[in-house]
Amino acid sequence: MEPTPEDMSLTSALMTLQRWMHGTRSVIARELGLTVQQIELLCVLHNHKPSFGELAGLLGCDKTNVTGMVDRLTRLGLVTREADPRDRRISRPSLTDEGGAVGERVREAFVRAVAERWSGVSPRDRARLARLIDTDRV
Amino acid sequence: MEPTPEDMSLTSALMTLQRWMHGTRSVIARELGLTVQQIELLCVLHNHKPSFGELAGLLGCDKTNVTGMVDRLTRLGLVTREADPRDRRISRPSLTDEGGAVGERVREAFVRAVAERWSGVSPRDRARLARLIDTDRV
DNA sequence: TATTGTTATACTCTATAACTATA
DNA sequence: TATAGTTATAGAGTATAACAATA
Repeated sequence: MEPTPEDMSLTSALMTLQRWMHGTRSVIARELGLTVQQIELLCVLHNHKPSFGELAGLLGCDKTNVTGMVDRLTRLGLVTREADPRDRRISRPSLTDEGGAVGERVREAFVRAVAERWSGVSPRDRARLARLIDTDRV
Repeated sequence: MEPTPEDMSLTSALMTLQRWMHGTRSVIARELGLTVQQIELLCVLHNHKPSFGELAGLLGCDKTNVTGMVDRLTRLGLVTREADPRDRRISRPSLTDEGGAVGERVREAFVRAVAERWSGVSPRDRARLARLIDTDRV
C-alpha cells in the first residue's frame, strides 16, 4: 500500500512533535532531578498498580530493567513495593505520597507546556486535535 | 493560567501518542539491529549536514554524547565525518550510501505504521491533523 | 511445568568537567 | 579569549541469559 501525501505530511508533523515532546520532557525531568524514564514511570503509576511485568509493557522496556528503576525510585522515597495478597510471586510498585506529589508536578508542567505550544489554536480545534490523535480510544 | 478541559484531553492524547511512538520506533530500530537514538540520528542527517553541536541540539542531548554515537555509527559504515573547509574546528557528520539507505527504510517503516494507525481517519482529516500538530511551522 | 521477579553481564545513552586545536 | 570537538568519568537505561521462589 503506497503512502499518500497526507500520510507523508502527518509523519513529518509527528517527527517534529516527537522532538518537541522529548525536549519538553527532558526539561521537566531535569528540573526535578530525575530522568525522562523516571518521570514516565511516576506518571504510569498514577491511579494504577501494575505488576512488574505489566509495568514493563506500559513503559515499553524489558521487565528486567524495571527492577533497577523501581529500586532507584524507592531509594529516592518516591515508590514502594506492595505485595499481591493473591499471588506471592507478584509485587506491585506503587507511589508514595511524595511520589504522587512529584507525579502531579510532572503532569502540571506538561499540561502547561502543551497549553503554551497550542495557545494559538482555538479550544474547539484543540479538542478536535485530541480526538484525531486518539483514534484507538474511540 | 488555569488549564482548560481541552488542554487536559489534548495532554492525555499526547501521552498516549508518546507511548505509541516509543513502541513503534523501538520495533523499527530493533528490526535493523540499531537503537532508537541511532535511527533518530540517521533521520536527522537526511538532506542535512549539521556540525556536532547543531546535531546535539537536534537530538536533544549534550554534544559530548554525539562523538560516541557518531563513532559507533561510523564503525557500522553508516556515517562519515566531513571536514568543514571554512573552519577547521568544525566537522560535519553525514550519511554514507548505506546510512542513507537505512534511513530510508526507517522513514518508510514509520510512514507505514502511521498510515496504519490512522487508517480509519479520512485523508482530509489526516491532513487537518498534521496541520493542527505543526502549529509552529505555519 | 510455567510464570514472576531478580541477578549477572555487556553495551548504549546521558551529563559534567577538563582538555586540544583551532579561531 | 572564545569556540568546536574530544576524552574521562560516573550513573542510568537497555536486552539476553540464567536463576530462585511460587504457582
